[in-house]
Amino acid sequence: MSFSFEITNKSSEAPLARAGIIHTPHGDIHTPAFVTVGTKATVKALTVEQVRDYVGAQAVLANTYHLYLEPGDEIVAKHGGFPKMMGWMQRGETRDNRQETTENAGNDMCPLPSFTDSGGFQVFSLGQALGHGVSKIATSQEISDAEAALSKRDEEQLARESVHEKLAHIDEDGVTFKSVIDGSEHRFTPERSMQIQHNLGADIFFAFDECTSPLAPIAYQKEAMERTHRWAKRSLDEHKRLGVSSATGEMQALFGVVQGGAYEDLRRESARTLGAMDFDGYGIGGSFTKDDMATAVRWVCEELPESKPRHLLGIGEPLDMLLAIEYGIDTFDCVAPTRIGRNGSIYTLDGRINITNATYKDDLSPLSEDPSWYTHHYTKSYVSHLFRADEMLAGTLASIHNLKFLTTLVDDARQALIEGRFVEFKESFIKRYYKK
RNA sequence: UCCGCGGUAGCUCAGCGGUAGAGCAGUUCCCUGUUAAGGAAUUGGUCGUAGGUUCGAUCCCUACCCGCGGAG
Repeated sequence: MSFSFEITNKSSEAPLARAGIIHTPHGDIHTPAFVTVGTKATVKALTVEQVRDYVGAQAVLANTYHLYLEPGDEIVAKHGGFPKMMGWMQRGETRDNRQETTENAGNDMCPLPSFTDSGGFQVFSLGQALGHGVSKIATSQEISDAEAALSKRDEEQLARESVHEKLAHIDEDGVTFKSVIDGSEHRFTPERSMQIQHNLGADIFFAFDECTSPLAPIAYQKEAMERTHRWAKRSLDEHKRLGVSSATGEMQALFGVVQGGAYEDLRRESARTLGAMDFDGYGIGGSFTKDDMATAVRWVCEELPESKPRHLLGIGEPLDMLLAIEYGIDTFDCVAPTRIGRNGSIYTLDGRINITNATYKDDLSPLSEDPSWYTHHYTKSYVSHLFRADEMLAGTLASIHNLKFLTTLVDDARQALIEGRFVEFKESFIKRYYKK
């Protein structure tokens, strides 16, 4: 079965919102859907059975840069792609109940839907962001402060900034990365990213782009966006030249990545430019303002072709997701649930809590309210203890809970959308979660 | 019983004639296409007890108490 997307329901309440099904060679993704991040072909701290059965994840997204560095995309290709390598399989085909020799391990298993990111985010995270504590989301205050600082920037300031050695350097043709493992240099171009992602074998993969800093000046946002558009064309051409995946022998779906930062004219231009290209779907990447990300999402979705799926890259804050669904987003991925989970933060319907707070030391209420969730059977007190005792299970249980929370949130939003009560669902969730 | 060493934050320790610090723990916050089991802030102490010397003692002196080691 090849790749396709069908919209099954459109919302009468929200003109851009839709529910649908992404058909991949390895199964369907019911959208809107939250995609679990497994950067190095592992969802940190979790087994694939936990991801599939306890979280109920529909798809996993891995990373090109990280898998290229280790174990290397050639080795991943030998496994038949990263989903097979990590055992991201349909039920009944997991490692523990297969009866095979090690000789053909994985060869007759059917993986579940998968994505790879192109390495475009590392252009930012190992470049501008490195050592500055900048995220791709900034408040409008931070953005205007950065603009003000730009006009009175002197040489001393520039020297101070350059103290942080970047691990990514951009030019027109591509990006030179330094390995985060051993410092060795590696060259990424759109073509190279496509070749690697063909070896990684995901059902859906992304064009090589440049994720810009939200604090970069508008002139640079425009320059980077236009370069990303040229890279998008090169990505598409290389994908067509390569044909089927070298790992799976199957056709992969390529998504272009919309850029343009927080600026309406750039966002719309980027969506129109890429929308006119022959991509299978679109990622919406780059930086956003924290105060009003949804508006930027709306600009983009108003311009993109309606019939193709839209993935909002790296967004997972509950409010952001609900508004993005309202404005036409189909899929999300985000590291937040696993990362904040490993660091002791837990989503609840009443907002985020830090489970290590003293108040939870003797709180015997369940970690998860819903009795059907795996993590219902652990008390907050116990999980708090696991964190204090620095036990590995703490990160595992918190990750399962947080992933289940966000996956359920998006699943419930989908159901509400199908049943024509999306706005009510969204507002009631927000009212309780954010106390607004 | 004698000799030696040591008693400083909850713990392990630094310091030194001008009334105190570190790491960890504690408390709290942060994390949005993972360089992240990561990062940041912050609360704790009449420096074993009682005297003495000194303008001034956690620091020097004396006694006592407690711990460790050695001798007998």
